[in-house]
Amino acid sequence: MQDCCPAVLAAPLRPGEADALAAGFAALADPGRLRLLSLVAAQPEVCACALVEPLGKSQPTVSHHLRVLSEAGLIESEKRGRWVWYRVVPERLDSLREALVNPEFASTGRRAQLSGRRT
Amino acid sequence: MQDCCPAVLAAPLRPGEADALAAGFAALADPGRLRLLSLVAAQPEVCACALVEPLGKSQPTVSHHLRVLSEAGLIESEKRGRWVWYRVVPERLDSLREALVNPEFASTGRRAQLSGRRT
DNA sequence: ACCATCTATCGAAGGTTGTCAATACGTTGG
DNA sequence: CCAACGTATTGACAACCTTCGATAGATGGT
Repeated sequence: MQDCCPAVLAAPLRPGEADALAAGFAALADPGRLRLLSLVAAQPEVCACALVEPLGKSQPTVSHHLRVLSEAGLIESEKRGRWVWYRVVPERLDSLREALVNPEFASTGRRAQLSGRRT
Repeated sequence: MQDCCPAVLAAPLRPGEADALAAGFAALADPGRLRLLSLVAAQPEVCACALVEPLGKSQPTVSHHLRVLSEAGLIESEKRGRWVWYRVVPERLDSLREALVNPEFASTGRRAQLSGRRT
């Protein structure tokens, strides 16, 4: 089947790691959730009550998205009295960011250049 | 409505930017696609024929995922004779990675104002 | 005890996504 | 020109996601 090339090495990213990473990126794959995360990240911590109005979504929707971000490990919450405060977990953001460094190209510097997109 | 805190500033991340970023992260939100991307990133360029077997999915499925990655700007393709070669677009990976830096979070150069810590 | 407030959960509707078999399209070799 | 091959598209289906109204649970003030 491969007459074209000498066979690619076994997948550098194993299925297990791919699952974990994909779960993280999935949490970032919604515009509302990104804006929510940016609102939380803009301050040391933010009350949930201050997130509904700027997002322009219903309160249950905001609550749902906060839960998704929380289960992805991107934010954490603390209930204080009547309100719930959220803050980012920087380590989790870092781990996802580092997964996006290009392993091979960064060091080799080899770059093929082409402008065309697929059609 | 907000008795808890003096109102958070307007969303640091605008809906338009959030849409663009979310589209990028959505392309990374699937384990198979991440492994595909890692296979492509591991070499200067890779023939599509060398991607079907290591992924363990059908050929149409692999083709579909390559298209998603391509439309997200993460990879680009070039047809050479009978085969199609894929390579990563490092700039796109960089742009997504930089969106994950914590305090700024894709801001427009606004410095992080580390206000007094609340307890 | 009662009520107002803040947050989470439930249930449902509508849209999107991942996957494959079947098939179409383009290229190479004979 | 025809057959073989690599890749993309189509059509279909199940699973999942986003969103909201209604509602439940918890907390604090009166």
